[in-house]
Amino acid sequence: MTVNKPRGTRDFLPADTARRRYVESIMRDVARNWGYSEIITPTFEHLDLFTLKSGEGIVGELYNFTDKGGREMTLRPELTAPVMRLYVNELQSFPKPLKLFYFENCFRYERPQKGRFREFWQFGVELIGSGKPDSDAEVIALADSMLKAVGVKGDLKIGNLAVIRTLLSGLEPEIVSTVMRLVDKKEYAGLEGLLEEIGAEEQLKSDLFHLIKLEGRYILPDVKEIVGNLPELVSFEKTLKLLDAYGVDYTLDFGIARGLDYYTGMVFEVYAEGLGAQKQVCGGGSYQLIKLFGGGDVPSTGFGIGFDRIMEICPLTPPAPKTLVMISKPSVHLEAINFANELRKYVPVHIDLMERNFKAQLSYANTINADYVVIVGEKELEAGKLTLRDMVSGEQELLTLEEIIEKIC
RNA sequence: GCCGGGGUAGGGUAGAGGUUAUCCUGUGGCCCUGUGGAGGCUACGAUCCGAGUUCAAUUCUCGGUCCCGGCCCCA
Repeated sequence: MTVNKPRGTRDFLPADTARRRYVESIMRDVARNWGYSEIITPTFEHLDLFTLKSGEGIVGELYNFTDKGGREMTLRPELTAPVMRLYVNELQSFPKPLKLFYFENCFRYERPQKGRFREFWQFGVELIGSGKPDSDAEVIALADSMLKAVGVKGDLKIGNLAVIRTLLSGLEPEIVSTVMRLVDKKEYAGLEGLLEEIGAEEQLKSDLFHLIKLEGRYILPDVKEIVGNLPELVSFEKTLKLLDAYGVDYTLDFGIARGLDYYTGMVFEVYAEGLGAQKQVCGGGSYQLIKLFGGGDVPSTGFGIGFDRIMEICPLTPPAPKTLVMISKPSVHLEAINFANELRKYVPVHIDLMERNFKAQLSYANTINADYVVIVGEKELEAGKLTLRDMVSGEQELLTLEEIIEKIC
């Protein structure tokens, strides 16, 4: 009997893995160069951590389980809550702002489709301790810079929830979240119907539709006309000026709702083409979550990047290291191992493990597309040298080990 | 949870209610014990699972499962 991998999981073959590791390393480098430090949190957490943040409703989407001590646990479905928990547990008295990033796998019990798996990888950044325009701008600029670094082009949309929240402040909380959902999905017909149903004022209706249909880079004056010059808009405007300084290209969209209630002000999303229905590659904003987990009233800003979606559209290929195959006669196999050890300080070296004859070893080097073959034989050993064969040109020459290292490195 | 399309060797495929299920590729070995890519020989290797219809099912029907895409959801 054969056992298959669980639904929604993937095996990554050597070429896939090399590519993922390569792109991953670029993203890590960008984050580090912006002064962010990587952290690792547990693969599973107490179930409460996530129900606290997202409500009991998410349990249906979790890989949760009861452990042998009767504790309710779950594989992590995301990393913002774990990072907040870590902050509250360990980092509250560290100097602010705290700039953290993570790159881990997450698990959700959902129906797989294009760009959506049950085990998936998330890259993310959390900037904790500052609610200033500069930190909002930096986080957006970092996301933008990171996507550019891996060759992903997308539409960056920035909004601010204060605007629509102000507009809807007279409505019941449940109505507000339904309205926000419809706005986020741009279901204008459904929105119209709902507003009709609840008997919303004409002014509200026209303001709301006016607001969510505004599009583009310079719509702030129109927004101010609708909701007035809110204090949030003053600092939002600063954020946008900073983004111009960073050279970030964006459009404003005050219809972004980002699903959850804990986002307080600035929110942003990045969409890329070529991904089917799941085309959001990045989402983030500023939020107040720490209090929820027992910490103080600390403002934070962060974003998450769906790494698997990035890999779908990322055009980069990792540089291939030169590979070398050591070929020997049985009589000098032990010497060959010695030379291989030396060469392995510089390049990847393969050596025969199947007791193949000379010709088959060479043929193997050819099938794995080796760049070079180093031949160890009696003739070579007598001369105190080795034969280096260039598998592309077919040329070969008798060289010392040092000369070979010189030549191929 | 719902909807649509699929499932034949490791990868790609052909076929067909019937006895030994194609072909390409791959991998191992040999031709060939110091020189690869070609060629020849050889070995390995598949009808997703279960039930039903039938003398006979890989083929038809139903159910399951898995894959792909979409809905819901998207922290």
